[in-house]
Order: sequence, then structure tokens, then C-alpha cells
Amino acid sequence: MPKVRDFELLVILAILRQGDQSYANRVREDLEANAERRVTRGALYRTLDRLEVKGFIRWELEPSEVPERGGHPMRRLEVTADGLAAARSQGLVLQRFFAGLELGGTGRSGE
Amino acid sequence: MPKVRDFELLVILAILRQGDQSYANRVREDLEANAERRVTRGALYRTLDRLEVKGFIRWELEPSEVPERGGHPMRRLEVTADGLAAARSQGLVLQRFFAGLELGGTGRSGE
DNA sequence: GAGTCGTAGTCTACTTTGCATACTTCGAAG
DNA sequence: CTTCGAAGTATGCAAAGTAGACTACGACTC
Repeated sequence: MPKVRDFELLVILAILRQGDQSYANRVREDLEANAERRVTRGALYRTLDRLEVKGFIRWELEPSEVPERGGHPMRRLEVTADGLAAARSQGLVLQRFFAGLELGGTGRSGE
Repeated sequence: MPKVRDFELLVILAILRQGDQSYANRVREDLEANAERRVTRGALYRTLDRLEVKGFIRWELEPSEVPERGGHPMRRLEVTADGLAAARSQGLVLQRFFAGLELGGTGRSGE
């Protein structure tokens, strides 16, 4: 089973953060706002596709909900059990490596 | 200023963890043991080179310390202030994204 | 003292991931 | 029926990660 790497990990986490309202654009905004990282559509969708191939996320096209202003049906994103497991596993690794260093990764003494 | 991504980040953290005794092979072993990731020499040195170019680490060749069994002089690795800052910054991002989710990233309520 | 063994480091080609740009689709506004 | 904006798609290149073979060199063995 493949691992998630940094951007993929952030995307998964961002999807989880949006809960019920996980649409690509929200995820994108969340990432731009909170991950100090420029995120273009192409980059995001490419990553979503790859995560889907790996079985870490899935989505369904929003059928009924009418978007206010045209366009394609929106993807409602969802993280699979595998995706969750991968994120958790990577989180534990990070936690382990940040532990004991005076850095922000596993804050508690934080800042 | 470029950002550190996942493997680079782990390498920096691993170097810090070794403290005074940061040699490539120790770092490699640490990563293999604790990051659930296969690390070949090529992969590691390639990354070390890149980190050095970015100014995140530096090294000096061990001059006097005789290795028990031949080979090139060993690199003693060191993380620069920039490297530290980059790792810290990325740590904070990760912390932010893991916060509130029931995952391992910023444990405290954890597990 | 030449051959081989093991450790440390280097080189190079290949794959995967990340990123940007340009393009398509479709509904509403005008 | 043209334009605009929102959502998604396609394509190509650049950067990072990975593997495997190669070099260098001290010590050990004969």
C-alpha cells in the first residue's frame, strides 16, 4: 500500500476538516489559507485523482444541489478508511520525529 | 525561500535527533527504523545535497576520527538556522491541520 | 604487498508527485 | 446570443524520491 506524502496528506486532512461540506474549492481555500502554500486548480485535481486511484478518497457528483452560477456538478469529497489509516500512520511518524525537539510539530509546550 | 516537503523534513528532523552524532548512516538507520520507509543511500544523499543547496543543512568531512573500517571520510551533518526555521514552520502547518482530528499528528488527547 | 571485504560516498537514469497553464462546460445575466 | 463566472478537465514540465551500479579507501588475510 502506498504512502501519503506531504501535499496528499494535507489534502486528506483538509477534506476531513470540511466535514460534510468537502468540495474541491473549499479544500483549496483552506489549504491556501492555512498551509502557506499556493494551490492551483490543476494541482489540486491532479492530487485528488491520484488519491482516488490509491483508494484514499472517493467522491460523488452532487446531483440536486443547484450551484448558484452554472458550471459542472460539484464533487463531494470523502476520505476512505484506507485514507484515514494512511493519514493516521503518517501522523504518528511525524509525531515521533517532532517529539522532543523544540519545534512546532507536536505542540504542547508549544511556542 | 523554498519549503521542505515530507522526506526532506524527516531528514532534517532525523539529523537533529542524532545531535552530535549526525552521520548519514545513522540518519538512514533512524529513518528506516522509525519512519516506516525504505531509504537507500542514493535517496538519502540526493536529498542531503538538495537540502544543502537550499541552505538547510551543512556538513564537514570528519578529519581525524578514524572509521573502523575504511571508506571515505564521513560527513558530519548539521542543520542550519534556516533549516530549523523551515522545519518549524512546516511543523506548525501540520499541527494546525491535524488539530481537532482524531489522528496521530499532534497528539495530546491522543490515542 | 596483492587481493578481497566492508563501509562511506558518488553518479546516473527512471518514476512519482507537485505545479501551472490553457481549455471545456454550463447556467445566469444582460 | 454573447459574456461572465464557477466548476472541472487535460496536458506538459519541473522537482522530489528511488534504485542500483560504481568508486574510494582502510583493514584484514594470505
